[in-house]
Amino acid sequence: MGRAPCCDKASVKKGPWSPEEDSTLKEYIHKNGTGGNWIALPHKAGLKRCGKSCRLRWLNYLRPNIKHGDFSDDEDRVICNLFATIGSRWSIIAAQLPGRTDNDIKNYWNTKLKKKFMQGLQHYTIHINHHGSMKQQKEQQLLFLAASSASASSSSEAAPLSLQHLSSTHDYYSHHYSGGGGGGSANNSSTSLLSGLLNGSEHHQTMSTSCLDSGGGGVYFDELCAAAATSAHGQGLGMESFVFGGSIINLQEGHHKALLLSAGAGNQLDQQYGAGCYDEVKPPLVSLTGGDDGAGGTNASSSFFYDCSYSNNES
DNA sequence: AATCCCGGCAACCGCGGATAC
DNA sequence: GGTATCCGCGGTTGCCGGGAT
Repeated sequence: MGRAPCCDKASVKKGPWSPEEDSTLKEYIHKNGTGGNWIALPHKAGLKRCGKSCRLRWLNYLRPNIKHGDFSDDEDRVICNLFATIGSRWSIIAAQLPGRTDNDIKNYWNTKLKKKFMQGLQHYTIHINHHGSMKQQKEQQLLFLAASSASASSSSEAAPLSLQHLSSTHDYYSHHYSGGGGGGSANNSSTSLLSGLLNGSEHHQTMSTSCLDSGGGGVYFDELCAAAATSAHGQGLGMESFVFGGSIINLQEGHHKALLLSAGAGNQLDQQYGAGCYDEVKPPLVSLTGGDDGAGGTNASSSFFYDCSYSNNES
């Protein structure tokens, strides 16, 4: 049995809302609230609209405290950071930006911020040195994915993107993203998008984001990476697992992923490894070159994600 | 001046989860 | 426990306005 339609499609109006409809809806909700039933609302309010349409109009446009207009750099950063972490969970991202709607953020990302974000990636490279079966070390230059605006600036306003928050929602993310199956699901996080961009294909792995650290120098790994980590916290972090848990999993496939967050005071990237100095450590080796963070360290107010994905192009 | 193209954005659609019965 | 209904979300569509040709 199919789902009953929420309204009579033939008798409801579609398309842009008129000012009259807006004021009717606004007045009705101000007087009566939504009544917890959007389906019934348009009839009660005297609108020839679908309940879903009313809800959308209210939430995205008419309700109080909606913020329209340009996004600030800080908002950019929050969006980039969260997108790199959780992907296109617009409602969650919107929850971090008071006054912004998920639709707004989604549109903004798709039309502007994504480009900005990708431009920022050009500023980063990773050098990967492989050992193991390959005796010769090979250096591969890779894109290092980072939030451009985030890396370009720091501001105390970044604080709301707290690691605490991300930690507290860890269960949610894990629940939704673990075991996702790399099958090209539209819901896969930025990982699939970015790896696709990098590799020119849809090939990607499961990215199960796991929060291991809620303190300064937070690090987010995929879970297998976590299992191999000697410590979730910066100083004791196992190099291999820190660098690319994904590489442990998939080294033979030459396709790896990791999600790193260097944040807060005490950036282990810098403290533990220094800028671009991993050569004394066993493979897989990674050096970060360029970029604000790998070279210069972070401070308490510049938290951002590196969501990195790379291919092993050994031939 | 007319047409085309493209980006931005509002709105729609369909699905999955939650809830009520 | 099963079914119907509602809600909310994310992806997509299509309109509109501005810039380019």
